[in-house]
Amino acid sequence: MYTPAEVVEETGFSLDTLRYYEKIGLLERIERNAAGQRRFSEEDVGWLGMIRCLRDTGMPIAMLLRFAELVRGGDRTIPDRIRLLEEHDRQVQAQIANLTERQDYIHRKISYYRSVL
Amino acid sequence: MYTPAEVVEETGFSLDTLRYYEKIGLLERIERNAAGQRRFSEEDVGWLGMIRCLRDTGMPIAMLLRFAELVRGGDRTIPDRIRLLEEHDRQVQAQIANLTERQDYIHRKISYYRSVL
DNA sequence: CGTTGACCTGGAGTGCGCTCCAGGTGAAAG
DNA sequence: CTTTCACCTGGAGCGCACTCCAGGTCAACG
Repeated sequence: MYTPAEVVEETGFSLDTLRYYEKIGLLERIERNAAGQRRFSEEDVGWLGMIRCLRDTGMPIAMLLRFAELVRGGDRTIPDRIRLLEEHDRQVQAQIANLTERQDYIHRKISYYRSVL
Repeated sequence: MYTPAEVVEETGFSLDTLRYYEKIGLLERIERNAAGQRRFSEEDVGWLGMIRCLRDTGMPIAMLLRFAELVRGGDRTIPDRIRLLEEHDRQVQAQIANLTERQDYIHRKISYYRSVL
């Protein structure tokens, strides 16, 4: 069991963000101690790692919510999860391709600037 | 000289975005015809291409404004422009590296899901 | 036991980057 | 000439993803 502060440390999400994610249903109702304070399970932290990965690759919250529902839906949703991740993977691939192309333009611009110095 | 509609077509920015960019000073006061309608020069369109590139690689508007000021500052600002673009290039590189790493995680997740089917 | 500090809730506020709207003027096609 | 359409302005509104705040409750350390 992890305290909120530990999870903040571990995942890099702010405490407010963790609460927000719980509020919108991205995290399932987190366990509480007697005083009502959150205690995150190993599994919660793992799921937050997945969220971190998908958010950092630009997946919108709305799609994460769909993914979360699939995960809650049990093993029979695994084909759908694969489809969702593959779709996202294509997005990521496109982002990388786009960045690489644009970077080329930037490099050419820098070269040009160097050439006129 | 390009009409607003032509520039929209050419650059992919919406008309509202073009007006917004002019308002905040990212585009210098665009020329007008007798009726007060914008007529964009070749140079404006070229500059919009640069903006497209930098925006699409995640440069915030605030940094674009700094870059725009340098461009207006004339040739003596070229070393500063190079520095700014190099800094941005590092950001882009970091984004690509990050995406590539995260993509790996996604691939492993997909493989895992496939393995339990 | 007291004090400090982590944590709680509901709800308002923020920053970014547009996007939309109302109400109007001039351009351009038939 | 008329009608339609592109364009104009200033300003309000929006969507996303948080982030902050007030006002409070418990925990944990010395």
